[in-house]
Amino acid sequence: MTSKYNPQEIEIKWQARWAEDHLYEVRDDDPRPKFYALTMFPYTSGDLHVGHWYALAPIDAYARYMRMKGYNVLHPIGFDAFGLPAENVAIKQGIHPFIWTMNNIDTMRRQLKKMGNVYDWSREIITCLPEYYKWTQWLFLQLYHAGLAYRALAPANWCPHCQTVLANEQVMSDGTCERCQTPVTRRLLEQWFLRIARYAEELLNFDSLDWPERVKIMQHNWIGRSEGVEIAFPLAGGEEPISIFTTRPDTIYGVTFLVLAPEHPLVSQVTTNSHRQAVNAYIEAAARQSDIQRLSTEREKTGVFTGSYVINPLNGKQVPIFVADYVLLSYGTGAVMGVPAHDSRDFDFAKKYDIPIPVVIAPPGWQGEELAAAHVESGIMVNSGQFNGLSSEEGLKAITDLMEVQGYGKRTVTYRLRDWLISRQRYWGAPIPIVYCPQCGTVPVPESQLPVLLPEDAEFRPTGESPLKYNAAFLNTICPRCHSPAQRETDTMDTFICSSWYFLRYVSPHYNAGPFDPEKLRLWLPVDLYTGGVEHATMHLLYARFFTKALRDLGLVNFDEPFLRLVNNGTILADHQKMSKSRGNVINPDEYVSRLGADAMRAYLMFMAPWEQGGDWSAQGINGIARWLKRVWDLVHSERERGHKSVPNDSTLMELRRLIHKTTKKVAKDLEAFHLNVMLASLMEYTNFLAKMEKSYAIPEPLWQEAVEKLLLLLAPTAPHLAEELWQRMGHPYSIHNHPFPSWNEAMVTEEEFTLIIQVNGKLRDKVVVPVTITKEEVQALVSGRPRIQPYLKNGRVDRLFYIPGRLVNIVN
RNA sequence: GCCGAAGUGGCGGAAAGGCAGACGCGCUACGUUCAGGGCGUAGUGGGCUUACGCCCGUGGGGGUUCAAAUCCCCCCUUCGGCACCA
Repeated sequence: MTSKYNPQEIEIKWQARWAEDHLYEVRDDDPRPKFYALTMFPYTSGDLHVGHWYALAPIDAYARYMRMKGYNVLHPIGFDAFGLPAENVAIKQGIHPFIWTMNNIDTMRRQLKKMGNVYDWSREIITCLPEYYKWTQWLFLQLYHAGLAYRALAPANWCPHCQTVLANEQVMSDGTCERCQTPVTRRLLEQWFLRIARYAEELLNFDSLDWPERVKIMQHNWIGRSEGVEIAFPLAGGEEPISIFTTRPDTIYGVTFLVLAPEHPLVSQVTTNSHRQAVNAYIEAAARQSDIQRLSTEREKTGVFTGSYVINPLNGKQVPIFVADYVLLSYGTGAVMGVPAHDSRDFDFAKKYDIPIPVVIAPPGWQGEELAAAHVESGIMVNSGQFNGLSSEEGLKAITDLMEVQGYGKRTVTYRLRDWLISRQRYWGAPIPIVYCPQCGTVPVPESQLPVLLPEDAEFRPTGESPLKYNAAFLNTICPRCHSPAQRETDTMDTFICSSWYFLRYVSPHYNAGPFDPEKLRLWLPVDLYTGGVEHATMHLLYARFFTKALRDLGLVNFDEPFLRLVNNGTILADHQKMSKSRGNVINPDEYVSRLGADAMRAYLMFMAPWEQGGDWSAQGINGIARWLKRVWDLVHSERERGHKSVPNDSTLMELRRLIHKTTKKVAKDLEAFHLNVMLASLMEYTNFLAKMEKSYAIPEPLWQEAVEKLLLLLAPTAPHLAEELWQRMGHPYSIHNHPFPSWNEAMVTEEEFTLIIQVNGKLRDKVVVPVTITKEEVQALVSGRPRIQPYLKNGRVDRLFYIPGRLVNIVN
């Protein structure tokens, strides 16, 4: 038996053994309570880098911990395998996306296995395989039949580089593509949408979720709920009124103009002939603007008069109608009332076009002077007829009530969230199972004909055009309804659809009567713990919540939320920068694994920083962990000679016993809270203490055995290979990973004695070890007698004394 | 502009309102028949002091408290989200 720690040797050995024994195979008929721990599955980029390890190792430790705690744990892994990079490789290098993806999966699977995670590989899923995407298509059809999927002509975000449209969530706030940072342009196209906006209100409810506050806030902001009033302004001399949306009906007496978005359908109707040329020119100019230009808040407001007027329904005044591109068609009604005195955008606009700026909400101390800037806060209403003197809050309610009674106003709620655009003009995705028939129109592919397979012989053109469009065998088909010649939809689905339900597939990965076995779904779902990067806050996480709710309404699932607890891991950096191939600063984990071991890698990634924060990779830092693991190894192999060691007294032994329990509790609590760096620090302290004890004392064998056993059990989730090896070497039966996690005795966690901190006026002056049972009176007597303290006491007296039991005493005089 | 998070040694970072700097990296000294990215012991916030010790110190400034890294107010910086959303 060698006594030198050789991580590579033992890691390979145990990985093989665990696989052979199916140690981590998950059984559905296990009677223990279930726990579903999930991490966001990786995209098949081809290389498992240190960022993957960072995301995957800690939740594996958590899953292992829950196994040891007696749960039947499902902690599966799979691959998010559709997506544009595969297609770009096809265009540039002529490698078929399927080949490239599957090769990458082989590599990644091999690399993943080196981590020693508890994955049950029989449950692996790959989203680009027909056995998976058949059900992606099937789910699309269910949504379609339920009216939750529809096709519409709409201006869409177009990425010229990716050659496809994007969902709003996939356009960054600077107007660039989420994947390639290319500025996004707009294109009017027939597109497929999912009605996520219908779920806006329910998606705002996070009551049952243990999620980071920041993710909830991001989703909340993204959904953008806004309560207001829709008001109909009758056209002067016209028939149809113009509807606007406002959150400030209390300012309606200050309306001096009305603005339509350039794309608003009524623009042409309200434009008078004498203004038509100018309006058309303006609309064309607006259309040419890129999103980035148009979204800039810095830009000067522009607009053009249409020649028509509307009547303010409250005071009967005529106000001019403008077209201006600071109003967006996609929000509210695409039209706003202009209240320059109380809205900064309207103020800018009115200044530019010399429109009056009447004050109707008086700022504090207002004397009737002109405003230098819009007063957007609340105030007392003036120049507002019968409503004068009310506060703007009261006025808002009173005016709204009046308008509702008189029938031209209606309370409404508006959301920023738009329907999810899921069409992608790309090959490497799940084809949308729709056929267009000259006779029947849009016809869903019957379920019996699923999957609609991607053609293998696709041609990848350097122009980036979708190969499906030019693949006659794919494109041309027969209408499922009337059997006349028809054409297939050539767009594929956003890959975020694949990831909106993958967590359901793991429960029955090869089930072929549906996307999932309903019984197994009931057993395992929802996911108890989900981890991944925060970058998916308003994409994947929002989509998956929507999917869950939609499937619930279809009767397919019986829960409201997919992920009960969410923990975000931070990003691992190199020299304060994101790792990327283009920067050339990617840390390759394989090198460290072969030199220091997967266990060291796992432990270091957990130790280097708070997991939720992320931080810089340090090639130096990992050595500290490797040293520690070696010390653990040496501790187990220590000779245990009794020779020249002293016999420990009872209190020394008690100290060790207490530390065992304290450390056990701390490790359990810290791991549960993902305070992994602190958890490992306490394990190191424990190791250091044991080493010191062992060196100086002849510790009774049973106690020593217990101390070391506990160390291995506490270490097992973090360093599974080392723990298994040492467990075996100590003579314990295989496997440590089936052994219960140690419990602790609360009475042993509390000390009998503690170091009382003695402060005078809040400053540390002395310390003394006292029993925990000491009373305040005893403390007072004790401290006044301390020679270090006496000089600080006036006439040897203590005026006031604060005693915090078990901690400190503060003397104030 | 709005919303949110965060600022602690040379570095990563610890601290239920109660000893600031746990644990680790790095560094220093000493020891070690240590060839192979060693190992052990001690030290390591700043200043003053021969010493016992004392003073200062958690981005800056106020405040609450017996006691503040922690709570409150103002400001600065960094990061993230949203941004003409009516």
